[in-house]
Amino acid sequence: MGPEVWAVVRASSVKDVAALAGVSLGTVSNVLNRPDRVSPATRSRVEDAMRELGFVRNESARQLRAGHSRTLAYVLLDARNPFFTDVAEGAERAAEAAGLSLFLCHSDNRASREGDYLAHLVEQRVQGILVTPVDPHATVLDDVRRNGTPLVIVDRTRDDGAFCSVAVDDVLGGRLAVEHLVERGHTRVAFIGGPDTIGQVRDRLEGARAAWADAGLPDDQLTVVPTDGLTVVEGRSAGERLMGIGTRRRPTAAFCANDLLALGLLQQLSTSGATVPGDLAIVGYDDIEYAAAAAVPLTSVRQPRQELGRRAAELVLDEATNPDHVHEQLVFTPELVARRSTFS
Amino acid sequence: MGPEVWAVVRASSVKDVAALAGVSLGTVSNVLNRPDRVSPATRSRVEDAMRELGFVRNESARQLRAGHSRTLAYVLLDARNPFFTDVAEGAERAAEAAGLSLFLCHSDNRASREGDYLAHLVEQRVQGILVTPVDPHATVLDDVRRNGTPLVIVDRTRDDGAFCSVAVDDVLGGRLAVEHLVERGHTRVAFIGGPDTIGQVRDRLEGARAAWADAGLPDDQLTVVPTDGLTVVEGRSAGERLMGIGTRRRPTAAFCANDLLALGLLQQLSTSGATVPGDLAIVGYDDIEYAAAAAVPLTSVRQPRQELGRRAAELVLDEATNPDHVHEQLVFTPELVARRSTFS
DNA sequence: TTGTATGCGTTATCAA
DNA sequence: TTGATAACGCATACAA
Repeated sequence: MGPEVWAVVRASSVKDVAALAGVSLGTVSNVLNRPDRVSPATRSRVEDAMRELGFVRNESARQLRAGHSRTLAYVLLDARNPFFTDVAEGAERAAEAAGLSLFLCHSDNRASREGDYLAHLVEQRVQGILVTPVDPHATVLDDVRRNGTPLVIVDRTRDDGAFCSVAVDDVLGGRLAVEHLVERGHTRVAFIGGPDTIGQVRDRLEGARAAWADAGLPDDQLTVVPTDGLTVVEGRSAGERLMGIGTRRRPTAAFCANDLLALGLLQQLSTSGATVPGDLAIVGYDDIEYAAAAAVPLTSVRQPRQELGRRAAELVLDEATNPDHVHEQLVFTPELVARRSTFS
Repeated sequence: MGPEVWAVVRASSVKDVAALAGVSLGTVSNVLNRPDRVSPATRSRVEDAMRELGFVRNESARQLRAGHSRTLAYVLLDARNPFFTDVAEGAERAAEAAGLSLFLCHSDNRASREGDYLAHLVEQRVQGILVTPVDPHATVLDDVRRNGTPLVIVDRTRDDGAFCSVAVDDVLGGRLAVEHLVERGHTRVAFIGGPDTIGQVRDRLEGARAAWADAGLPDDQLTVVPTDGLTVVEGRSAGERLMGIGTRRRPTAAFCANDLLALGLLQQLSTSGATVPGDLAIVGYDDIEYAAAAAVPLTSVRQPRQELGRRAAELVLDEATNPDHVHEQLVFTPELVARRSTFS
């Protein structure tokens, strides 16, 4: 009979370890949590027993007793959008630094799934939740708060100050994009984005319009091309509609509400033989990795994505551990990164 | 004094609910778990108390008592690669169907982070773990098994049959790609991919070589262009090297080990003014959404990504619940999707 | 330095 | 139909 041929019937507990090592249960616990308080001899005896049994601490029991968990979670809208995975990466690093694990939950833009995840996380009593919600005003968020789980809203805001949040000044971002296009001499510009239930989309358009008005350009030369979402496919479809406009009235530049739209638009244009920026200049938003690496490198509005995630994690930890915590709404400043898609 | 102005001091427990409703603790538990065994009158009284206190079941305690959790986890290599998020989506749906939650853990290709997550998940006693490991032969995986947590390897395989796994026949995939290029008349082809520590890369190259040999073409006309990873950036760099070869000896087609490489290559070519497929035909691998939507739609080898995730989740659940479970190594068949990048 | 005892919140068994 | 009680595995206060 070789070693370890028996099946695992039940995971071993501190009790099993104590029995095998010939010590008490409390001593095993001390080896685990305050190894300094136990003599080297017994400690190694206990550690041998742990190894032999393949002992793994039961986190449920630990958490029940300790009263707090060692995990954070980020509930995100779209795992395929590099913007969110970059935010997640920033949060992940902050969590790692604090000795916590970060679990990602993909709501896929569906309120029901978001609600299920939130409920589960509250039941799990995680240390804190980061969430980019489908709707920042939905009451599910208040329910989480009511149950005492710290929650930070990421990349969205709420006017009532009920939560910490981290976001970027999207009105300013929209302004930067359009100011850039105006400087480049464009007098007919399209704004591509939607649906306008998304606050970001509204804000970026608002900033765009403000810059447009400031430049003294007429309202009807800023065309809005609505989309049903912020995806590559929607960008291609918007491109078709845009190129359907007669050349005389067609905008000479487009400001897209995010980079995925811009990439879709870019692809549609090169399929139909149009050139960028010759036939159409393009400004995107988010400055995702693919923006710089696109066939025509994309001018884009950069957001400090990792920073967003990092600060969100820090805020949620502060809320979890600091009794004097007060909610903060952080607003970061975006930055325009000019590339070939707006330079002929 | 308005309602709910008091701070949350401690989440309420069944005990609190019982006290407020004027019933025993066991009755509250019955309302939670076997509502039929309690009279409508007391049930609604208990439910009112729950609402008033904002009671939420403590999952740690539930799990400690019940002995099993309600969560699955998928530890993935690269959250930015749509391949993995599609696999995750398939797993998510299977989990949802089984009434479980799926947590995503991003190892970011780092063995240490993978190990941390795995250890944490085992401590949490999750129902099962799906993992696309940095190294399928690493002993961390065996440690998980030893501790009794079901584990399924995704998109990788191990020869020893110690785990369930779901994967795609990559040798066949490589063969399909090169057979296609040979049919299109190419006699100088580049294989772009690396590092060859990745089993996939080796397999796809092996299939490519087999097809090449079967076609009776000379070894030295299948050039290997090694890369340090499977990313867009690496694809661009490979493109530069490829275009540095004199036109007389330069391959007329490239088979990339994944679509991100192919997209990077495509971008590099259009930057340098080369045309696809005129100057270089391209075949990618994975058929991610962006492949079809690229500036030149990409011929690619499609893998059943969601199916992979779905079956992996089913296998891990079988291992978790079926005492007669036997390990299975599922191998799916890839399929070539021909698009413009190989048709002039 | 080590052992003993208690309780975290829940579920389930059993008795009333 | 409802109530009392034990147990899950662990960490800690306290006693030895």
